[in-house]
Amino acid sequence: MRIGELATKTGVSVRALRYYEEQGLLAATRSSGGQRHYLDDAVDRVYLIQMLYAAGLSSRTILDLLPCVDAKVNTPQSRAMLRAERDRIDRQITQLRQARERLDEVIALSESPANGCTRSDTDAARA
Amino acid sequence: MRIGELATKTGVSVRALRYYEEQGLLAATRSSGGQRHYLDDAVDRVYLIQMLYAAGLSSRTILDLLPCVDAKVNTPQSRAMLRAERDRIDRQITQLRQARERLDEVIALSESPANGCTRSDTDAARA
DNA sequence: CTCGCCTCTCACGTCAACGTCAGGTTTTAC
DNA sequence: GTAAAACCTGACGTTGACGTGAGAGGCGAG
Repeated sequence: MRIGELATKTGVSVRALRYYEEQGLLAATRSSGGQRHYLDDAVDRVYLIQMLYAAGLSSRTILDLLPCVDAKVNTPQSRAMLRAERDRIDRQITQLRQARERLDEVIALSESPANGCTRSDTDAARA
Repeated sequence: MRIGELATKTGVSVRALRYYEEQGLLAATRSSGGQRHYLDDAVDRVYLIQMLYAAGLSSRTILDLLPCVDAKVNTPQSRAMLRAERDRIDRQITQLRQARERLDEVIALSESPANGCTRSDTDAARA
């Protein structure tokens, strides 16, 4: 498939796909006219890349991790890297949970009837 | 206290503190010579700001939320905003957990004895 | 009073992951 | 064969949360 189709299938922009290739994250063959062609599994690869981006990893880190995910590389170093990133994500989740708890406290306070919240207020906000 | 002390106490740079003030997140009184002075509770305020930044909120969103946290504002709109941000954090946590699971799978594979991992490899990586 | 450190206000630099526009080529549909 | 749609390669723009000087002024110790 060509880049436009991959873009619509994955919901990622054409520009982003070209950027992924530039970063070495996504390979493509070229037609005689120079257009990129992708295999079907490129869709999953793009999803994976997006997932890792969403987890706060940088292009560089993803580039380092992908060979491990592809199971092409399996060294003590690569496993250490994998664990390091997993731990980083764990710490980030912990931070997010703390922020969430803090927000929940504020929400509980602001919604407690003792604090000026009327039934109609709540209902209006829900609408 | 002055800005340098607040910076060392919170671990945040002086530049960042000035930026927070510029964004309306952190108030300070001024000495006759124009220097910023902070009360002790500014430390907690900075921690809170940092927590919300870490949760992926923008300066603008934090600016909107702080009056709610201070319980100075309590409208249906403000409560809706609080819930919206909490839900956004929840979704982000979910995404992070998915990424973490994915990484865990890869780690499990790379560490399975069937995949070329020897005991010494693991021990070396742990050191 | 002066030395040294802290602080002040501009104001430009940075970095990542793209967005966007320009100008030209390839592919597809008819 | 031709027009439209999709694609190509640069290359500059964007955004947020600061970093990093430059040059000038404030402030406590001796």
